[in-house]
Amino acid sequence: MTVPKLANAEFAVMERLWRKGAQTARLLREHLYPDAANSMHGTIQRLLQRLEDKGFVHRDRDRAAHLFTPRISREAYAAGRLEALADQVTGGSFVPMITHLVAERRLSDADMARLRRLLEER
Amino acid sequence: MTVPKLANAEFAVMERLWRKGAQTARLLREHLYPDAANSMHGTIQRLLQRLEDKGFVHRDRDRAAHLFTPRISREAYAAGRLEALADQVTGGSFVPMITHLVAERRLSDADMARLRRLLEER
DNA sequence: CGCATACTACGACAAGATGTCGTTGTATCC
DNA sequence: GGATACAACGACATCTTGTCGTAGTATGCG
Repeated sequence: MTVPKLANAEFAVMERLWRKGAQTARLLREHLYPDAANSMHGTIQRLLQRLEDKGFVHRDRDRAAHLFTPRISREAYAAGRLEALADQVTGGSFVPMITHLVAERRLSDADMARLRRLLEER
Repeated sequence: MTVPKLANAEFAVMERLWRKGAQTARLLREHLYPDAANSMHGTIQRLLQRLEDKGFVHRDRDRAAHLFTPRISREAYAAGRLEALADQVTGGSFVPMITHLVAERRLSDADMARLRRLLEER
């Protein structure tokens, strides 16, 4: 699995990092656990540690309070998970599932138009 | 979550049902656990029960040995999971992740061509 | 009928992942 | 130098998942 799956709490952290860019553990905690029990500091630290281990965030140790930056973009994560899904379910091809989405009209006209343009470009 | 995620062993069962159509628990066991400890009967039963609960299979009780049929196609599952992924990560749109795949050249020429045709058709 | 065989139903449990919390050590600031 | 904030990490409760055992029920065959 090239891009590992993010667990819920981990995803919430990444979500924040994707929106805001670099953040300290404190800033993350204040947003994710607004009614902050102080213990949540440890929780955030743990989550960030695991995210670092999995290669999802970069830890900048220059300052006392480390700065965490996403190492993988939201789009890259989404694309990576989509690849993993395709590998497991449809033998690596995206066509069957997109076909199904189109047939079931789950794709908005706007999305269809954008995809058409995207594919024609090259 | 419209289409729940399949756990590994559950997926293996669905995989078999997708390939072979209706199957009894016994047939499934013989294929999935060829070096069959007899206890695996219970395992399969449990998995099938959970799959039935989640709505993935239909159980035909007409015969003594129930017949299990997939209630959702492989493509529908793939598409459903893709939707769930898009909902979580990219606000419901598929464009950003496909864009990323194209930019990173993760889409084969053949797939690109097929998608182009698919989108032009309507 | 009465037993053996095969199957279903389901509780229970071990292992692993995940979210949370407490403790200890270290840096920073006044 | 003591208070404050933070990093590091072990520990644990919970949930999911895969497995297994047992008990009940249907079926077939003498």
